[in-house]
Amino acid sequence: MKIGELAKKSGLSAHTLRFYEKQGLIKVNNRSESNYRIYNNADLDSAKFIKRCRDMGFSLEEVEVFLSIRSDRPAHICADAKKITAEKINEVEEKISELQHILTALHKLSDACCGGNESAELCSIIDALDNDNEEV
Amino acid sequence: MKIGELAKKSGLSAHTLRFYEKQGLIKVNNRSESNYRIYNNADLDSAKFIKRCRDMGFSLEEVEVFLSIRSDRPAHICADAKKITAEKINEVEEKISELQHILTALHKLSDACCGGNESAELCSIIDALDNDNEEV
DNA sequence: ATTGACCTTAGAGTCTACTCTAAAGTCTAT
DNA sequence: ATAGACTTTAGAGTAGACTCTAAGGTCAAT
Repeated sequence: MKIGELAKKSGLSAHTLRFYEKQGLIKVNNRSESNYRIYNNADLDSAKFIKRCRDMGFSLEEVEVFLSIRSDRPAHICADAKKITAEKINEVEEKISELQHILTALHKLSDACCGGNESAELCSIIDALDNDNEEV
Repeated sequence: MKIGELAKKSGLSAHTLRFYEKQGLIKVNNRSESNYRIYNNADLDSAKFIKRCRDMGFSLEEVEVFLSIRSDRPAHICADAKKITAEKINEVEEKISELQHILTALHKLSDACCGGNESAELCSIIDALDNDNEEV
């Protein structure tokens, strides 16, 4: 299949597929006579694999490691894959916790404000943002 | 005070303060004879205000709106400030929910894997990432 | 007078992951 | 033959928010 079909089937754009190739994540083994990239089902599986990794929040760098494990499993151990996953879990948990702090602070801001058509002269959102005591 | 002191007191770097100035968020009214920026306590309050907005997750564009409300409160209504806050709350809630989906998927990945020194030949993390049935 | 810490500017570089452009070549259907 | 859809490349542009650089000027203390 050509790049357009791979794009459609993998959920990545043709641009992105070429970009991943330039980054070394994807190798293209076949070219047509007219120099078009020709992919097979294994390539589609790889593209989907990358997409799934990205959807799970892994960076391209992390995807690269997964790909290298995937391409030569006996040369790697489970701990390799689990380590990246555990680190990502920590990362995501931290991010969530940070966002929850922010959310709490935002709710405090919002709840204090009438939100009406009154002049903002006494607006407690601006007051709170201006006030040292209302830290995040 | 000069920019270094403002930086220290506001928690922003001198670079960042100059950057905010270039972006139009901060105005400098005073210069020393040697062309150094000279700030007063009101400037410090403004810098802290901006920092607090940033810490709450507001973009520079949103901070600009808050600053304009703050600089002329009678010209604005509470609804102006509350609207931005409500939108940010939605944004943060959505982001949290997205991250929680990812987290669940990551835990599923991780839990299935032994994580030991066994060869990755049967590694269920790689398997799962390779498998259509394990969508995020 | 010299050191070292601070300040100035315009402008370039960083990060991540794309996303797009231009100019050209190819393929398929009518 | 011609349109229209697809592909090729190198390279530039995008987002947001900084962050840094170079080359120079200023200031306080020794």
